[in-house]
Amino acid sequence: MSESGRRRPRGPRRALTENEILDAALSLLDQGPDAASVRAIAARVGVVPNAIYTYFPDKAAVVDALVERLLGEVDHDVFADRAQPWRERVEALALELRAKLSAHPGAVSLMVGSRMDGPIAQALTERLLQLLADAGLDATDAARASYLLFVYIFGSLVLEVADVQHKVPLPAESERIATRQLAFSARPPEHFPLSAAAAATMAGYISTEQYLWGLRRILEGLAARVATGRKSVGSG
Amino acid sequence: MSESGRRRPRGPRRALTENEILDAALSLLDQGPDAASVRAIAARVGVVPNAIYTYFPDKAAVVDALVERLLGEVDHDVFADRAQPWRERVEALALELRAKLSAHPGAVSLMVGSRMDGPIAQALTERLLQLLADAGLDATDAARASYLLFVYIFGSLVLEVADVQHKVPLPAESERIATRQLAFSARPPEHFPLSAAAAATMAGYISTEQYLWGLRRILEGLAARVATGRKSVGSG
DNA sequence: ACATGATTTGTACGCCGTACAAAGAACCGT
DNA sequence: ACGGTTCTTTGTACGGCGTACAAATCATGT
Repeated sequence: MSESGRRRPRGPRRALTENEILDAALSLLDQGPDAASVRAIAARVGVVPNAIYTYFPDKAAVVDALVERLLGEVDHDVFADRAQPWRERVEALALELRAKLSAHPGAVSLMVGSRMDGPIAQALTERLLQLLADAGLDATDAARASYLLFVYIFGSLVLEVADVQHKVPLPAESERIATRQLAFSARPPEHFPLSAAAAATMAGYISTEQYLWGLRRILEGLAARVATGRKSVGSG
Repeated sequence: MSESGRRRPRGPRRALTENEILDAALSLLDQGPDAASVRAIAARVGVVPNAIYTYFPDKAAVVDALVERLLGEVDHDVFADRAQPWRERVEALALELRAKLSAHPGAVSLMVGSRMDGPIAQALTERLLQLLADAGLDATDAARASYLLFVYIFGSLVLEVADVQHKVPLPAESERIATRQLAFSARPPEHFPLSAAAAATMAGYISTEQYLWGLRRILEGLAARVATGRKSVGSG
């Protein structure tokens, strides 16, 4: 509506769109977190580096837009059904976020230090708050819980991509677990008996199974908050 | 012991020690996450940049050593007392880690993407596993729980330093909360009613209070695991 | 005394983000 | 039709980065 309303500005037609730039950045990111330099992006879309600065004020803006775009790919339907139990809805959201974001490990690295407060991120927050309100949490607890979940989901992702560091493409989960198993076994058992004994479990740190295990402990802790009500539990 | 055993190598006496380099890096980091360049570190300790590479193979090694050093500053005594309730011990550990690490926000940024698997990190893991075993968790659950706690603690720190981004020195907690309050209030309430209503709570996201609230929910979830035992709860 | 081997330095390469001015292209009023 | 205006794109350049390489320096073992 406002699109068709304003007429074309004076200068020459723009050679690109913001989206083409983000496309280029995203595909470059899949070959390493540092691969998405302004110069590389520009080369990919066929312009000289400075041309990018007509579309974005600086590189940080490109990153911010990219993060928004990735968050925009999250399918809200998977957790929108209010007839479902709230825990399953949170699990669905957590899995969806992990699936969409860990598909681009390099982008996750960029998210660290990005503000993540664009409109899409806000909308996602709002949805999560709604979900937690549905669960029976009061407004304060819902806000606190949403941040807790955000920390868990985001923290898991960051540690996951840190684990594979620059290696691309992302190895299969089974392969990563095997690699970690080797690393943990190399620890001296005389100094770290518990670590050695738990090696098999710890090797599975980076796994969907562990991700869900931790999430379920959190949901358990939140459920206690729902059942008994805020006032009667004194630890907040 | 092995120190006095080996004699001095041939060349000239080294002008610095690894620790001096790390000192320089750490103090530089306190004026921004990108301030600790190899060149800046070298200038700080009074050598030409390349000299650093006699002490560390590359910059990543400097970062790894720095992370180890920071983790080494964690006071194990605050959670070592096995007579204390295990939850309080975990809280003490979490607070100690947060205190020691958020004292150097720039360093936290560097930790992202570092392996954090040096001997000191391993020792810390071992201690945490011991703590969770004391709590009554079996070996598998203890391993899983330790990673869950690690994700939470580390994720909180990462988001905390991302919030203040480059601003140094770190503003006081109350000041940061006030700033966030303003930002949240600016969100359009017609689109995000729950966010708007929860603005006050959400402004306190980055706070010791929120940090402990989330931690306590996690501990609550873990406690259920202790009380009923692993076999009788089916969600693992 | 001299050869040996580690340390430090000088210089250089190829990246990075981006500032600045000039050139080119599409629109406007005349 | 045309010159002026305004926007985009380009060329060039700066200061920074990590670090590779060879030369110089220096304390040691022989």
